[in-house]
Amino acid sequence: MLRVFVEVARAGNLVSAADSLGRAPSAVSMTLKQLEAHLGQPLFESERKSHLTALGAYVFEMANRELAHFDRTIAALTDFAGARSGDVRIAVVPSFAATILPNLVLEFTAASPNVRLDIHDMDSASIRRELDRERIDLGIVSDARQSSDVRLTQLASDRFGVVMRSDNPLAKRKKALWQALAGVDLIANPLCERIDEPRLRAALESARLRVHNTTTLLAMVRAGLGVTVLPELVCQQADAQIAFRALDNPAAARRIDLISRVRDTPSPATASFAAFVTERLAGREGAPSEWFQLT
Amino acid sequence: MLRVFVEVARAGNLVSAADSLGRAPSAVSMTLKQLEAHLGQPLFESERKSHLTALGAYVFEMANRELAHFDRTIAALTDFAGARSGDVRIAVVPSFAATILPNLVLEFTAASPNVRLDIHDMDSASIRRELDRERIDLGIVSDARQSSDVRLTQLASDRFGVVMRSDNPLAKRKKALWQALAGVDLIANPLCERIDEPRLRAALESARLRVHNTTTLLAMVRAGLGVTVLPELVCQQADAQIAFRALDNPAAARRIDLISRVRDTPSPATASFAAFVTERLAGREGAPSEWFQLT
DNA sequence: ACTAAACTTCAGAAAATTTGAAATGATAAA
DNA sequence: TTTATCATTTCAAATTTTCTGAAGTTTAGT
Repeated sequence: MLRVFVEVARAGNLVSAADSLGRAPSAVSMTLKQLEAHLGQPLFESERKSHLTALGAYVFEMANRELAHFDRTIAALTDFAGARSGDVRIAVVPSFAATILPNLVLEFTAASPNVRLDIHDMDSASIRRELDRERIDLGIVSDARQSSDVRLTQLASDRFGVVMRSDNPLAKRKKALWQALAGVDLIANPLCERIDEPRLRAALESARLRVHNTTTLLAMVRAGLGVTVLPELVCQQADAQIAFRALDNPAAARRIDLISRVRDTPSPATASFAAFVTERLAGREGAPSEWFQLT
Repeated sequence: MLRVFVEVARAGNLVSAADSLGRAPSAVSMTLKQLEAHLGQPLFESERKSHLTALGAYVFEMANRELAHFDRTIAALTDFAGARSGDVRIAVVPSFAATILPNLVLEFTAASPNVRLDIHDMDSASIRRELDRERIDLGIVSDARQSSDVRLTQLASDRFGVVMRSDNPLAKRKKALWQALAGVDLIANPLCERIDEPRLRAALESARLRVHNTTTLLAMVRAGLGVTVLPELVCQQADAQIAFRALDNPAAARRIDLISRVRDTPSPATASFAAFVTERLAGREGAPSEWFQLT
């Protein structure tokens, strides 16, 4: 009704208003009459629909404002529903956040400029906890445990390898051998301790140094205190002084997974980002069955 | 659609929402389905309509805001149309503004607290000009001239009478006689010069003082410089030192008229105030035909 | 697994909107 | 003033939309 009135008032006559509304003039005339009946007062001075009454001018102004407001609201709803706007809260494991994520985010935000991504760095356990508390919508974690209230999608396999200073003799070979670990100073770290491989186990037994923090760990390696075993992504943050050689036969890897709550439907923007990340990374590396299983 | 959705979301189930909407559950179900089809995403987590999806929560918030905004707009429109709100710009001749108008305004604003009255004092000629320029909606003037583009309603007849100091011997009588004007010092003024009565004409001929401003004029009378002839309303602003005695046989009066533009429909609030003033003052004094005609 | 309640689906009914034709009214030209 | 033209309204029929009640599904609770 307001839309019809506004169009007639703008056009100044009923016929061209009817035309641009895609209705017959009689339909427009009737709608207008109905509106006047609701208000109990005429909206136009004469039967020829130029010149508004004082009431008409007031309604014109208010209706214009209202229609614009309404259209903005509907646009916001459809944008949100179509994943063209909205907020996505994501927590990501630092190695992934520093290496693979930036390019993904760059590409995603270019395609969806009105979706806001809220990205936090934290360790896998914290991510899992934040997800349960509904403080984030998505998590990217390593070695997630299957659970009934979490949806889990593998994004990548992150191969373990030996990390050494570039001038180490082992760096001359393209691949590292498990047995080579027996003859070096191995620095233990929590990430590699989950690998169930006898030769690594034995080497870790005799390790004299154990470092938790990755930056410190790499600094130790850089200082020539020994070598360590880490997933590839973790080392990609390091400089040229550090060399990584993948362990093979059998290969070992940790999984990088995207996790979300199964309990509630994600917002369209969240679903869109999840789908984007999954699609972008699916099948980029070998299937998990090829790899050595972690405990 | 939004209204139906909001009601279901608020109620938490479809049946009671349908009840409070006055619709059958099937109608509500279908409308909801339609909205979800428009958005392309579900609004509720499960078929049982508790728990909203992220999209549902967003739509609920936006729809609530939008509906409230819409309802406010519609209320503003119907209030304006029903003369319960709006602005009325009125210009009034000073004597009327100071005497009769205040009580009218008091009563009107009590009944229509959201109508804003914009009242200006000015002389009749200015009022007429302001009305033509659409700077005011209504005017209350004295002795308005009939005109094709002005609607004119008589509000009152304002009787002329002799104005004197209370201790003047003429004040002892209830009425003043035209012939009494011959034997006094008469102060001329523009208002009384429009009266076409021979005895007044003669008295004005021999007047030695002529004063335009009413306040000054009354000060002269108070000082005992003479008497004058004025409409009753003009004197009502004066104190007890001033006495007014109506001239009779024939009586003389000026008309007080409400004027408005015939060209355009007044706003409902303007029409309401005009009707109120007219109704309140209609027939309060003798018909104009009884009175002496002014030139 | 069963029951009861909530919701959906469907076809027909009701309500609303829209249309085209004819009538009315207003404006401009003769 | 009359006439012609164009805009608007009115009206009944047609169309579209919305609603209802009955029957069928699904879900949650026992």
